[in-house]
Amino acid sequence: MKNGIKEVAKKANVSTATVSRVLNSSEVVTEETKRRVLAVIDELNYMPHAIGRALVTRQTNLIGVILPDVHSEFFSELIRGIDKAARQHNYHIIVSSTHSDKREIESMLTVMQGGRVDGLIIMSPHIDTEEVIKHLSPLSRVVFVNSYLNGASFDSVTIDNYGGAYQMVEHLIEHGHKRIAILKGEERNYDAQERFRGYLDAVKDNGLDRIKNFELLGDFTEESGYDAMIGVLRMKSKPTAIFCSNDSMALGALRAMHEKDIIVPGEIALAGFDDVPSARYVLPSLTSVHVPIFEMGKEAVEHLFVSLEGKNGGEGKKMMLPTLVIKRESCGCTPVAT
Amino acid sequence: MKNGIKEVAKKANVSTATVSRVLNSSEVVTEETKRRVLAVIDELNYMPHAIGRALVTRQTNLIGVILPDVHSEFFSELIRGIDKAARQHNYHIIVSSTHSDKREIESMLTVMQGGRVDGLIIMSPHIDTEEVIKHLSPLSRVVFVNSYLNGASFDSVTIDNYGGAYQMVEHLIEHGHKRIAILKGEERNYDAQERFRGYLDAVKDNGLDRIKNFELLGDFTEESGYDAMIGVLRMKSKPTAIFCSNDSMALGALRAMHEKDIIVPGEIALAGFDDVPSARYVLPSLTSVHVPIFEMGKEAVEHLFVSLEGKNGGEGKKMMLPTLVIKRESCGCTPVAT
DNA sequence: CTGAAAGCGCTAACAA
DNA sequence: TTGTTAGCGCTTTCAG
Repeated sequence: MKNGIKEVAKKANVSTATVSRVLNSSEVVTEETKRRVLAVIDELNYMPHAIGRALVTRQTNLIGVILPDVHSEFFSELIRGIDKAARQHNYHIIVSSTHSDKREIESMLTVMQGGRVDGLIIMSPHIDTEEVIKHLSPLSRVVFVNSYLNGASFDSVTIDNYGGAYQMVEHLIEHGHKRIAILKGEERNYDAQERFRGYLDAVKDNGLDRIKNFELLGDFTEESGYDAMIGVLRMKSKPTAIFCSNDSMALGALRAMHEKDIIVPGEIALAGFDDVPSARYVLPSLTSVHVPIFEMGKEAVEHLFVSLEGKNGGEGKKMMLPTLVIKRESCGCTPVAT
Repeated sequence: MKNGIKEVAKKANVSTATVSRVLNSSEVVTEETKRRVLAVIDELNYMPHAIGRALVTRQTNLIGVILPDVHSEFFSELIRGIDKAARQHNYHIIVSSTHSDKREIESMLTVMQGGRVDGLIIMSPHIDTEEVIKHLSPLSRVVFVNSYLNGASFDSVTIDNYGGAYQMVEHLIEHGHKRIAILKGEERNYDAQERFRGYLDAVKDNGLDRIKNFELLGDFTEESGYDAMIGVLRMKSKPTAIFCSNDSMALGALRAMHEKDIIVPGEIALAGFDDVPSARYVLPSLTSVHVPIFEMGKEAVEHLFVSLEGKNGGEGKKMMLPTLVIKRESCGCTPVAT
């Protein structure tokens, strides 16, 4: 037994147009007919067919989200931020967690086109985004999130990776450290680049020497942090503080130091980036840079809706969300609990 | 300048029907015309309008995913598993991370209906799922994931919470522990219940006394683990081992023990559940139960597609994925690295 | 093998 | 205030 707008119309003795008007709460319908229609809708348990509607209104109430392979905390927070804001506008989200692979992103882009979504939120932290951008010229309803845009004229929301790193390194310097190492992330990763840039400038601006030996390469995993730290501990002249470009690497580094009986922060101080939930529960608790991921997702959606409502021409409004240094035990601010 | 199937048809000197045939790789089209049409499609950069197509085929190639507020690791792994499998079938996913709130889930259900999605994957680990179930009678294309179904006739995929807990507790017993405490999760959470049940049975089956004092209540957060552990450490006669219902609580408990100078596992052994990435990097590394979340997502999708292809009547096929005890330092298996 | 035409379920002019 | 009608972009009989 079918159950469309026609059935409702017939049973309520009105035309489908009127049912439609009731559905879209048009003001012109009589209270009387409206009540009658609503009664039938309720009785038949009718629910408008989203696809039929979308075809004519040219609006799907769906926004697409294309993400690379980010760490779980980032992923879930971002999705939740996006979803929450989207729901507030009565939208749903289609997510695709593609790999960072350029070709995959491109294929997602085309697939998501074709009227499937009203807008797109893309995160593409790998440096080869430029290629991708070309492929989405026709669809101006896009907001980039934490991506390398290289001046391209798209709306974007990012977090202040540079500033967070800068402040954190400066904080380490305030503790008296002069030999500060950094555990970098992958070269082609935008976050990693920015955080490294912040480190570099903080070191320079504070008159410290840049020590190339102290610029270690990692890949944002615990394992790479562990491995890099083992290397550091073999150096004849060690750093007195380590700034890790993310918390995962910091955890790995911490483990390595524990195993080698290095006292943190006594012998070597440590700081991370991201402020993951477990940061405050390891020992010593991890000083880190808090990153407003949820808010970034939320803001991305709000930007998108400005475009969707045509208030702007999508002429590339940029927004940068502040990061915040969270001082705990591993940098030496708080005595280590015991 | 528009760019629909009509434009392609005109430019290729065929009817829209033929273009459609080419698009759907119908066998009947001549090689010659097919090439001509494809050329025009390419030239015009044409991409079929998904909504128009969905309206007639009654198929959206979208599956809805409704999740509660789970921890980030679980969330991202599950989504990735689902997304990966869905992509393989050329589907996309609409995700909604509602609260565990019953009413919210219901509203999501109705919203996702209406032709928007071809099927639904729902996770509803709170015990009041039964109510929810009633509201989705018309839509048989549903697979539940890690949910409390109470015998309801839906397809479902779960992980072996019970078995994992049972084996872990038994492992602790093998280490000689006779006084094993458990940090439970929320009462109404299905995972928490099953893990508790596993604990209880393992204790009983091995002839140990059930000590009600040792059954502590938490809520799966680090904080609750910390707080509960502080309580434990105040007991006059303490347990010699703690089984935490998840790793977050185990991390909190570990921190509490460190602060109070309790040696783990020397004085008190510790085990968690979930095997989050950082489990192997804390000190001592955390013995935990590995949970195949990605696979669960993947399996859920495969089950769904069996239903979608009408091979079964959705008569409630259940699948349970095995969990695996990962032995590390915190239970006493491996000497603590140092 | 190809084309004409009839919709899929809904909304939006335009009339009445 | 309500109904009639013409599509939205595509697929799919049914003829040819």
